[in-house]
Amino acid sequence: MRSNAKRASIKDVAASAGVSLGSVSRVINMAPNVSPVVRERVERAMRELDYTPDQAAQALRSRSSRTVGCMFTDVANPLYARLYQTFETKLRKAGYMVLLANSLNDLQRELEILSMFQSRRMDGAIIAPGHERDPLLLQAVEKLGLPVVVLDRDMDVPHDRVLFDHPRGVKEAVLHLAHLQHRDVGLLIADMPNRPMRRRLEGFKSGLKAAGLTFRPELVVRLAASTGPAFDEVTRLLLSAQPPTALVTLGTSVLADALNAVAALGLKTPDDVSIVSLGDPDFARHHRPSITSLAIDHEVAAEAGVTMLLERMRGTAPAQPREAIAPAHFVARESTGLAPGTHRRTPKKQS
Amino acid sequence: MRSNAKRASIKDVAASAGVSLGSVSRVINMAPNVSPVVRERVERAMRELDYTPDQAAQALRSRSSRTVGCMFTDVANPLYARLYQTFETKLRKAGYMVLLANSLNDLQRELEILSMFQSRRMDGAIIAPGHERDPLLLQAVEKLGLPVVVLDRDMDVPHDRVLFDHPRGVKEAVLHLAHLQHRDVGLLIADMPNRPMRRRLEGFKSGLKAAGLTFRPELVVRLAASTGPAFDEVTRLLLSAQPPTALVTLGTSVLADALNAVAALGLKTPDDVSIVSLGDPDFARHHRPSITSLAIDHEVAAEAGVTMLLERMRGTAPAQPREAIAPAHFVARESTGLAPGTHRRTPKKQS
DNA sequence: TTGTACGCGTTATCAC
DNA sequence: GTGATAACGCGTACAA
Repeated sequence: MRSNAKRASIKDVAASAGVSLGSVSRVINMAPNVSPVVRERVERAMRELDYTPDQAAQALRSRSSRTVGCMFTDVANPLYARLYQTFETKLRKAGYMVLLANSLNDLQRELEILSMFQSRRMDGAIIAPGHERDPLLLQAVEKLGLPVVVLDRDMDVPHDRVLFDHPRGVKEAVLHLAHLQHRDVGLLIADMPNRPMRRRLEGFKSGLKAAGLTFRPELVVRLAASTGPAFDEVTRLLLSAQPPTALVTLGTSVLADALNAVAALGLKTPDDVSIVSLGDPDFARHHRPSITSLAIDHEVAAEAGVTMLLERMRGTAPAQPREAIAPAHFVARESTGLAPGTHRRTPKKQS
Repeated sequence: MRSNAKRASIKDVAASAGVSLGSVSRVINMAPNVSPVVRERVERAMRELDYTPDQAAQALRSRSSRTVGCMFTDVANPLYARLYQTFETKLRKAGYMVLLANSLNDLQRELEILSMFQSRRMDGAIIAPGHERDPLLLQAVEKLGLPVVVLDRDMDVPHDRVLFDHPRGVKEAVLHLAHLQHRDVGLLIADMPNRPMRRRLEGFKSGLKAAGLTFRPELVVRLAASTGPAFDEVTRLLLSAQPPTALVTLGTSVLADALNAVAALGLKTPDDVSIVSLGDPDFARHHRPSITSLAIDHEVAAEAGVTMLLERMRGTAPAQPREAIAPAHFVARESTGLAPGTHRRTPKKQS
C-alpha cells in the first residue's frame, strides 16, 4: 500500500515549526548552536509529520551515501554469510547500511558491481572477487576511488586487506596427521586460481616438508567447483595403487561426498582413513565421528575488516595499505586417528 | 586509493561533447528523439571522461533509488541465503541493487531497518520480520508506503506475500511415518511465535489426525532457539515412558543434535528411530543414513516473490494484495523406515 | 543563535 | 531534435 500523502520534506517541517530550513537542518545534524526551544519545536514537528530526511538528497549534498558495498562470490557459503552478518552489525552501529552483491564468480558481473559501487557513491567496499588475477578486474578495483578492504585475495592493489591464514592452518593440519603416522595424505581442493586454494596447497606442501614427507602430486585432487561432486574422485583416490591414509578436504558438500565415498568402500573413519575438513560446517561437530576441522576465525576477520574500513572512511588511517591476518583454528576431533597399521606397532622410543 | 581528480558530471560531458545537458540526459536515458551524430559524440565524451551517472542525483530527481531492501532475521540460515542469491540475481537483471539487513530477531532493529528503507527511498522491500505479531512492527510495515513482499509470515498487512507450504509438507511427512506404522511421533521446533513454527505444528496435528493417530503434546519439544542445543531434549524424549519411534525435527544443527542424541543412546536410525528433517541441509543427502527431508522450493519462492515485487513496483499489479504458495517437497531417504517391531508382523490384508 | 541563498547532479518541461 | 531552465530535498557558507 502506497502512502497517499506526499512525504514531508524539511520545508514542511520548517513551516510547521515556524522556523527556517537552516534550523531544521541543524537539528537533524545535531549542530551545537541551536537553542533548546527551537530544537524542541522542530522535533515535535518532525514527529507530527512523521518526517524522515531524504537520504538521496543528503547523499547528493554531502557526497556520502552512508552505505558500504559488499561483493562476495556467494553468500550461500556459510563462512561468508557469517562474515556478512558481523559486517552488517558493526557497520550499522557506525551508521552505515550495507549493499550485498553476489558475483557468482562471473567476471562481467563483478565489473558491473564495482561500477555500481562507484555510481552509487558507496562510502566504502568490502570485496572478495572471484577473478582476483584478471587485469580488467584489477584495474577496476584500483581506480575504484573509495576506501576498500579486500577479503582473502592476493591482489596487487593499494588497499587494506584481511587475509585468512590458510598456510599456517593447513600446515598444522598436515603436521597433526604426520604425528599420527600418516605418510600419504590426500588433498581435495577446487581448481580455481584464487588465494584460498593456492595458499592451502602451499600450506599443504610446507606441512609435508616440515614433517619430512614427500609431496605426491597425484594425491592432490582439483575439483571443478568447490561445491562440486567429489564422490568419484575420492573413490578413485582411495582405490589407487598407493592410496592416501588421510584426506584434507574442502568442507560442506565436498566433505560430505568424501565421507560418503569412504563409507561406500566399506572403509571406516578414522580407522582406515582420517579426514580433516577445511572449514567447519555445522554438522562437523555433530557428525559421527565428529570431524576434525580447520576454521577461519570469522569474528577476528570481520572485526579487522570493519575496523580498517571505518578508519579509512573517516580518514584516520595511514596512507599505506594495511594487512590483517585472521587465524585458522585447528580443531582435532574424532575423524583423525593413527594411520592404519601403526597402532599395532610399538611406537619407537629411541633412535 | 582515492581518485585524485573529481568525478565527471553530466555537465562536463555536455561541455566536452559540445552539446547541452538535456541531450546528454536523453542519451543516458535512451530517449528516442536524439540524432545519431549527437548520440555518438556524447557516448565518446562519456567514455573519455569515464563518466558514470550519479545515482544520488538520479534518485533525488526521479524519486527512485533503483534499490530494493531485504530484511531477514538471519542470512546465515541457508534457506534465506539461497533465497537472497536468487532475489539479487533476478532483481539485478531488472536493474535493481539489493540492500540486505539482518534483523537478528531484534524488534528495535527491525523498526530501524524499516525506517531506513523509507528514508532511503527503497523502491520496494522483501521482508521476513521476526516480530510478525508485534503491533509496532505491524504498524511500521503497514505505513511503509512502498511495494512490499512478505516472506512466509502471517501478518495482517495489505501486501503481497509468499507463503511456504509448511502445513501440507509436514502433514505429508507425518503420513509417511504413519504409513511406516509409526504411532508415536515427536516434533522438534523452536519456541517462537512465528508462522513457520505455527504452521509446522498445524501440519503435524493434521497429519496425525488424517492418519487416525492421537496428538500427544508431550512429544512436542519447543526449543529456545532454532539453532539451539537439542541434545538433552531429544535424549529426554527418547528415555521417556512411551518414547516416540520417529522424530520430525528442524534441520541443520537441531537435526545434527538429534542424530547425535540417538546415536549416543545406542539407538539406530531408522531401525529404532526414524527421522525427518524440516529443511534440507547440505549434509542430509550425504549423511549415513541419508536423511529424509522436507525442502521448501526456494526457486519457486524466489521467482514468485520477485515477480510480484517487480509488478508492484511497475504499477502493473492489481490493487488487491496477492498470495503465492511455495511448495515443500518431501524427499524420502534412508532415515525413515518401518517402526520398530512392525517388520515382524505380517501386514494385514483384509478387514 | 537564526535565516537566506546557492549549489550538489539529474530529469523534465518548455520553447525554439 | 535540441537547448535553456526549473525543480528534487538538503547542507552550508554567509549575512543578519
